[in-house]
Amino acid sequence: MSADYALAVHRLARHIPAGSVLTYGDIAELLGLGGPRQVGAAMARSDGALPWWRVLRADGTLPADLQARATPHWVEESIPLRHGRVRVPAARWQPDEEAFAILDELASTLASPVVVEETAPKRRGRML
DNA sequence: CTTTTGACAGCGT
DNA sequence: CACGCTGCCAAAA
Repeated sequence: MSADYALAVHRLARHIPAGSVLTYGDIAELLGLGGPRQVGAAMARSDGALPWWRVLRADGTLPADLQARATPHWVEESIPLRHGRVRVPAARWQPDEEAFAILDELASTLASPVVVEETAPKRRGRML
């Protein structure tokens, strides 16, 4: 994963409004590049200066240690929970047109640099 | 170059 | 609802 990919993930994460969340897969799809694991790798390298607790697994959980630190934030932001984990369907951020434009712009900064052959966007049987 | 690894996802049991 | 397996993809070993 390139450094700019990680940067894009981090920047995108900062656009998630308080009270909402996105899954790793969502972010990968919004960026139009990489997959859930790539996003996870990028998050692992984040400096903590971003709302990392709003980026979670598709099932609304996070690795144990992180989840413990995230819960207070979830409560603070009134993110819908159930059985201690986030109810993703209810909490998932739905970007409005304005936000969408920004994210799209953000994504374009990635897939552009000297694209030699980025013809076949990797599909991985998941849609939003 | 091959193998292992990891802030993942989906499906079956 | 909780595990366990399998598929995935790129980076690191």
